[in-house]
Amino acid sequence: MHLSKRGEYGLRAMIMLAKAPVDEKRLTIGEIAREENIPAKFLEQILLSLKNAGLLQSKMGAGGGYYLARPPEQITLGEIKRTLDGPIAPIRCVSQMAYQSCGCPDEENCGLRLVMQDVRDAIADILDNTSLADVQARITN
Amino acid sequence: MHLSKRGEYGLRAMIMLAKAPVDEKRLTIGEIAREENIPAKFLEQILLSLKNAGLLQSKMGAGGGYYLARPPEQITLGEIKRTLDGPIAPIRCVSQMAYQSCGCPDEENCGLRLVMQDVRDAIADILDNTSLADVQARITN
DNA sequence: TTAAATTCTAGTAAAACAATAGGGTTAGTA
DNA sequence: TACTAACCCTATTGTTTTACTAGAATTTAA
Repeated sequence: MHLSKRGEYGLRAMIMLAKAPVDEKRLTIGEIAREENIPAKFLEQILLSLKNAGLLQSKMGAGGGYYLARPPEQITLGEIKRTLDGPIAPIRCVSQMAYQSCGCPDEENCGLRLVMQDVRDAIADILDNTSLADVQARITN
Repeated sequence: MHLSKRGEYGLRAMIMLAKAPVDEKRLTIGEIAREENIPAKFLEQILLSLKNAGLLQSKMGAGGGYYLARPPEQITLGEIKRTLDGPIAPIRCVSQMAYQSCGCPDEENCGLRLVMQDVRDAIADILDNTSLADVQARITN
């Protein structure tokens, strides 16, 4: 579960969007890039992916920008991470999204696989149960 | 916490060495490579790294081979994984082994960091508390 | 009409990954 | 003493992924 720059930047941007006051909830790429120290053209691609995944919405043209597609309580870090970095599982044979056999003779009794399944579940448990609102709550309290 | 081929092969080899009967505990690169379908020359490098990290011992020359440096109860998957794939943390700012600032203005109150810290701890908790003996126990029962 | 903004695709340099290659050293055995 | 089986060690190579960068097209507000 390495977090790439792509994933990191996307999560930071989403967290920033979640914390923006309701009346100015629409933020531009430039604003986010400046605040979070992210290369603007790179962030552009990332936000576009998040939009295509249905996590963001946007308004084009002057005065436009990005805003969350759903309230912060309903967007999890797991969704964001998967969108940007792909499956969460450490190895394909325990992936829910992108299962692929590892070629063991007997997968059911593969010790490595059983442990990696636990790891996957532990990570998914955190990421899929932490919403953008939960992230806010942890720092504002 | 992605598991690279290097990490996967190393873990499989260590698990195989842990399960070998005591009287024939010394296995050659060739034997392990054949049994686990691992390119032999790649495995060679991996076992050498594990040896240099103090997790394996070896005997050179004809009739030689590799064997665990400690009993299976005393070697954790965490040690093996770290040796072969480096730090377990998903992002450097929560790494115990290789900490590095991510450049936030206030790391203590960085929401992303707090969550990633939880993820790191969850992974490390599993890997550092699962020994090679524990892996055996899970499949032989 | 102009300027501010997103959209979309392509390209690229550097690093990481997954091997492969090959010569060197050690040790058992015929 | 050869010979052979095994580990030791370092370098190289091809592929893929990562982290950007570039630029042209489109939309919208003023």
